[in-house]
Amino acid sequence: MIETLFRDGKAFSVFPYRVIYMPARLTTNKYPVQAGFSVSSRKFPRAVDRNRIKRLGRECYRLQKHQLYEALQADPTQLAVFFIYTDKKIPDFPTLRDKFSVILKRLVKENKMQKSVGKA
RNA sequence: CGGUACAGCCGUGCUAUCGGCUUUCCGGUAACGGAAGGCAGGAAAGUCCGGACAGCACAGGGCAACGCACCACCUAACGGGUGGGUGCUCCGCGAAAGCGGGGUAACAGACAGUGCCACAGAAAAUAACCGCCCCGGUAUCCGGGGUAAGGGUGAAAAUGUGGGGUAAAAGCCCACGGCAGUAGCAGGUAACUGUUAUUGCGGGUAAACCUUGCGUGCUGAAAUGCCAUGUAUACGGUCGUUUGAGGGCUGCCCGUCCGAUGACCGAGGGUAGGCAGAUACAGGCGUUCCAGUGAUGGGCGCCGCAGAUAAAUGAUAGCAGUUCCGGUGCAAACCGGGAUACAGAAUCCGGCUUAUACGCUGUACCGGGUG
RNA sequence: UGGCUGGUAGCUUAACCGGAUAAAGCUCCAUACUACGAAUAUGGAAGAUGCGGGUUCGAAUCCCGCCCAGCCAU
Repeated sequence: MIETLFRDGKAFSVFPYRVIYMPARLTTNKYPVQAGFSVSSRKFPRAVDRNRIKRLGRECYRLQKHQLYEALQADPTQLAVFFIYTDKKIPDFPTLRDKFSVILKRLVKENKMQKSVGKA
């Protein structure tokens, strides 16, 4: 699943994240989206820092994912998304929360455009 | 009392809202839902040692390689720990001898052998440059010989002091010492210490090769066992079938065992999911119990305490705790602001090493105050 | 998870079974040549053994512990 996502998925960047996504058939019907998070060990050699960034990212996504769910409620296809952290500094919670708001709006928009192109 | 350094201990708590992983039980064909419980460290780190465990059909022997190195004990084991011995060093007492205490040491062998010791110096290891002494000669000098007392060089120069002795000298001889070997006696489990006799005295380096003693079979949880899915018992080449290719996860040799629908190479096809291993044991906590100087062992009581696999153990807010700075106040205290480390399990244990804010304890040094 | 290499001036390399001042090229600066540069020639300067400890008379070299960089197996 992750391999095909990285090979065939569409991508865009909103600092400090690079987002890879694609429509997919997931292993469960319970949720419309599955998401993954990663942090480079080259940029953050200590495991504590990587854990901190991943936890913050997951938390920001969790608090705002309802936007994405509502947007996807209309059509039956599911979505696989991957978030790669690209900054070299450890973020703080409020700014990262705002960034995720932007990212999720962009994701909804990109997905719609992809749909309309596919139909056309 | 304060500061600095080192060693050891400790290494935050509560509430609210929203989550995550996991164990057991209940419901459900299942997906999943509900209830109860648990959820990161002293170093989880570095991966420097030692084991457990697993595989290699776990005969065996030799060489090589690697590791360790005062002694005894602890331990599953160790290169770890405890206690002791010796050397070095520091402190205290003392006139000194010495006694007491602390720290520290890769602490077997240089009397098995080989190598190396720059520069300087006559000479760096079976030492004659100057000097001293003797003899000979063509005699202010040259040649031969003796001599390690004196000189200077160097990191290091041939056992110290005194006496005898001699041409001059020398452990050449003697006395008292120093160091080392051997043997005896006494103490000690031992290292070793004391003492007597005797032999000897030409340095350092083994974190140079090496010698001696002891130890180590190799591999490493991505090990290994099983289940599921799927393909190609096809193609080309080499070797071989009891006269043995090749292999048995050890570098070599011997030996031994396996071995024919075989082994290896090339090119290609398929799979790359799951379960076990894997969390109940060298387990944790407590103990004014017992043995021991101690490491540690035994007894007793209580507890069940992470188990993931693109990898959970969290996020936000508030309050409290500790501490620093500023202000108010006689003080207690209050108000405002800041700081709160190092760091994240990955098969599991025992050590070692390294990183660590605040606080506590101890030791050393420095400074100040009081008596 | 296991294993293996390496760390020397700003850069690229020497000196690696110990020997004193750590060498060379490129670089840099000045002068000459030129209208000005480049090139060339001459002269000159600065600068390094990753860090801490040990062995030794003496350590870049030997040993131990850290730090950093890179590689391999799967």
